[in-house]
Amino acid sequence: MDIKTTSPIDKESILSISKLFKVISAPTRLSVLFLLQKKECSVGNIAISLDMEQSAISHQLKTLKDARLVKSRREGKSMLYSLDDLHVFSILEQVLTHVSELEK
Amino acid sequence: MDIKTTSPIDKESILSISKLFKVISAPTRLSVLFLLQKKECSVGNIAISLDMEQSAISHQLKTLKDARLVKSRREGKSMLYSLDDLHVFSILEQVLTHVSELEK
DNA sequence: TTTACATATGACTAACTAATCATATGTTTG
DNA sequence: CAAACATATGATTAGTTAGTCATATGTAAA
Repeated sequence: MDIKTTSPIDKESILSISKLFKVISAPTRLSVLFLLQKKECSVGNIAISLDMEQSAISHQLKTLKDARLVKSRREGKSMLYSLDDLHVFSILEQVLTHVSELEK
Repeated sequence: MDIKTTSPIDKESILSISKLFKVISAPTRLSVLFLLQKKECSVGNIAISLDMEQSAISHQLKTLKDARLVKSRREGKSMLYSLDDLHVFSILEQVLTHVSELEK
């Protein structure tokens, strides 16, 4: 049996996981996710909370939305964003626990 | 109360999490981790299994080792690598489940 | 101690990414 | 409708990164 055929997981799955981790590995996007954990929030408010430009936040929200990690709804002039994937968030919390234990 | 002070999580933690996710978001490194889940493995064998250059694998193993995700021991001329952080691997498996369910 | 084998390392480069800037699109109010 | 507000988008750019190549280091066998 060729050693190559013993690969424990297919390339597609690797790429899917990679894609997801890449999305949640950017500090700005992580901050947005943790912020949205507390409450639904408008683009402008996220920008203020994170002390970043509106445009930067909007770009990152698009990435998060494409990955189906957040969803949005319009309310008047604002767009309100909220978490759309609680499972991923539970993973985030797990990692947070993991990381904070390593720092001890 | 200033909205900025309500940030749900400190910058340091964000950066730690970000760092960890970055390490496990590269397809090659993910493949290595899944490969090592099965068994301890030499650099050369990993390279063959993943059909990549020895040097590329060695570089990525260094990254994984710096992040304390793998460890190594020498056996004769070979260096044998194995997982050093089973918690992170359980997270990986969780994400794999998540991803494969999304694909349904 | 030469030689071959196994891995690590440093320099380099192509590809990618996050933020910025300018501006367009969409929504409400006067 | 015009003006103000809120968000989205496209182009650009500085910074990062994964892989390659050449070579150095470490180990064992002849």
